[in-house]
Amino acid sequence: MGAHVDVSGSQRLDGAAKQRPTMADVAAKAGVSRALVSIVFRDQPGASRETRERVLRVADEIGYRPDSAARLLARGRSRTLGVVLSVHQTFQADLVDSIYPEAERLGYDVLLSAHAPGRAEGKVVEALLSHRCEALILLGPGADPGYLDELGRRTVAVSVGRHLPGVHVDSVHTAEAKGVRQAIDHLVELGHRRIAHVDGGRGPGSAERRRAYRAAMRRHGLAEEIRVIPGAHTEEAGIDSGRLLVAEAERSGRAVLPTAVLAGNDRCAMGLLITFARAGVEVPAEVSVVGYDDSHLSHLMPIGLTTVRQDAVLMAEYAVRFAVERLENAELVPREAVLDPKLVVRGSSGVARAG
Amino acid sequence: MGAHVDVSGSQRLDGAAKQRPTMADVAAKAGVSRALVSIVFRDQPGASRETRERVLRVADEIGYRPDSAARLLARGRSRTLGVVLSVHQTFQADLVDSIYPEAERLGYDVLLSAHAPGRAEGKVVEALLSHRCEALILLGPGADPGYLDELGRRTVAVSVGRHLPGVHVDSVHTAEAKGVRQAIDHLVELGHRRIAHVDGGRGPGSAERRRAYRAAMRRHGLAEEIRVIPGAHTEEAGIDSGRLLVAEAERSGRAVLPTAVLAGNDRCAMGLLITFARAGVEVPAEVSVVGYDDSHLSHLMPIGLTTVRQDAVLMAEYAVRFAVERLENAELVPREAVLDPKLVVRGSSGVARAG
DNA sequence: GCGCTCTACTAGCGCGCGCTAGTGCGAGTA
DNA sequence: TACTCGCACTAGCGCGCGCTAGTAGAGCGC
Repeated sequence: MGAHVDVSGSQRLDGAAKQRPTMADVAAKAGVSRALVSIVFRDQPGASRETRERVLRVADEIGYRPDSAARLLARGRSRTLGVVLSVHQTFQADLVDSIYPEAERLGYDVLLSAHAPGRAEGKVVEALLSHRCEALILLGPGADPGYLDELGRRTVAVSVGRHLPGVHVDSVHTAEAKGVRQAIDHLVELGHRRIAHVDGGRGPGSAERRRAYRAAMRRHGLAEEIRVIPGAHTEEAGIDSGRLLVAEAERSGRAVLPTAVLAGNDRCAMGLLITFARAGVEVPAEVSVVGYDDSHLSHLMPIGLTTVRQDAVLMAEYAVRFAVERLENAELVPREAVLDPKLVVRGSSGVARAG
Repeated sequence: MGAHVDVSGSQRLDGAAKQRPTMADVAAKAGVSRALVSIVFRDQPGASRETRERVLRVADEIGYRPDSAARLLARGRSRTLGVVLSVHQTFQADLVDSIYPEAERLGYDVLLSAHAPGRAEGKVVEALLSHRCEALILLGPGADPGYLDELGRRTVAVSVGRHLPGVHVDSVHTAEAKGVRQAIDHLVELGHRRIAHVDGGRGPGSAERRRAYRAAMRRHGLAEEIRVIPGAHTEEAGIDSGRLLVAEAERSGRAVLPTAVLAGNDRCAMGLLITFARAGVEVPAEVSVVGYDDSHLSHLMPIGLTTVRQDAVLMAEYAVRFAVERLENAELVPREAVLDPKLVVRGSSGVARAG
């Protein structure tokens, strides 16, 4: 894959370094003191109407914009929230969409930082903290509780989607047990008994969902049918699990296939659907598939994904509010918001096949 | 959707505000001057081995971490790159993954900011600039060229995935025409003639791809068959276009269906696959579908998506390097890197159906 | 005239750090 | 002894801004 690099268009730059204008520049040009410019930009009383306008006009002319580094250094507060996410998690993207407006409403700025392969959560957190984020919103944090506890004591931190009992962070998550129970109830009503669960490994909420799955199965007298397939919150994991199941069916006959699979999240469910489609296993005629999250993808999937809905908007609002309230009242203690999930039935679940 | 908010766990905080420790604190505790602590943390010569270790140990003990706000204020440079992205574009997520390591290699920090509904690109850019990002990497910028030109003159900006002739920004994109031509050649070889194109609307690269599609069709003597369906770079757009085509086929018979569709990008192709699957239109037996990007999803799709691969790693590397080189040599003029795309044939394209 | 208040504005310190220009001090020459 | 030289370390200014404590001047009552 070659590349041709082309020096096209534009002329060379004016040799001078592009010096960013400062308040002093504005003040000089407007013929006032720097302090007055500061007053104008902070929208505080103490400047006449005309001076205010003149200052703003001059600032605009010379392209001045406030330097938030200096600003926050001076006032000691950055009013900035740091969000740690994985760019590939679609549900987290949904969360981010809703974090911005709520933060803005409360007068806070938002910076994102992603963990990627080779970029562990700890590094991401350090990056945000060193940029003076006052609080961290961790979307599906994967780090170990000990670290998170320490982090939560050092700064204000909110965990979204992962319940961390005894850890000194705010937490916003859904009542996983309820969601899973709804899903299993739904499947049982449709006549399913052999219901497998592809779990989310160490992903956020996975432990709770796994536990809830086992409990729900037992509650229906299906303890014998419990089967947890180790997975992850990725399409790949769904594909792998799907292949595993298909391979078993090919060896020992389709009767061994579970009649339903509860995936760890929507991405994993997607992977299952993909594999089943490839293998000619019909969903939901032969196997029902249920996801978790209701990320914006789930209603797009070929047959519509039956899934447990987590309300991204509400979760984002709680997360931001928890962070801001803790910042503005240091007396507060970490809190926990547990939201009710809701099963959304679409096309990927149907009555159990015979056998 | 109710929520129960719970004040659980932990004790109330130590009333005192969590004062962030500073260099002075470290210096005092280590019994040296602040300047020496600075030297140690900048890893500069001028401190003995043992002092260095002692300072670092003390810093760790009291939980000191450098304040990048103050740091960049003092040194005048932030060594921070700002990345503007849309969290929902999977290909951009791929790019982000590769931007981090390259930036780190060159000693730069990265901050992300996303445009979301109600958060226009201009605001996102201002946010990053006010956080003292020295350069901006715009992933698939949608703003108008005039604005981008002005932006590019005010600061260092790199556009990724969108070609902006005459605009004062660096640019990294693929040779769209080549990619589209490969795709069309491939389809024509398979016997397709009625090849439609669902375009990407105002999305990055769309105009070029649209133009290239028309040119390639004409080159094959298929001018009569040219059909551009207005779309966007989203699953929704693919779904809508798919519905449109299916509806036509239902009205006027399947013969009117194009035998192949070139989508604006992978997400759009995904939408098409979804709709075709729902409508019982078999891919590739009845319709071939070709995507664009080769985002990490495309090899996951039910049948594997034939798509035009853009090398995310290489694009990210060019973007970062362009930005950094312009920063470190103000004499440089914006450049352009045009990468070769490559058709990846998977299961979604096959020989044209008869008729 | 005096004191008072109110508005419009300014002087200048400090935020946490980078960095230049030093200072002191022991080892190595002449 | 005097004199570099180099190492380990320090003093102190300045980055761009917020913010407190002012000042100057106009208006007003007595």
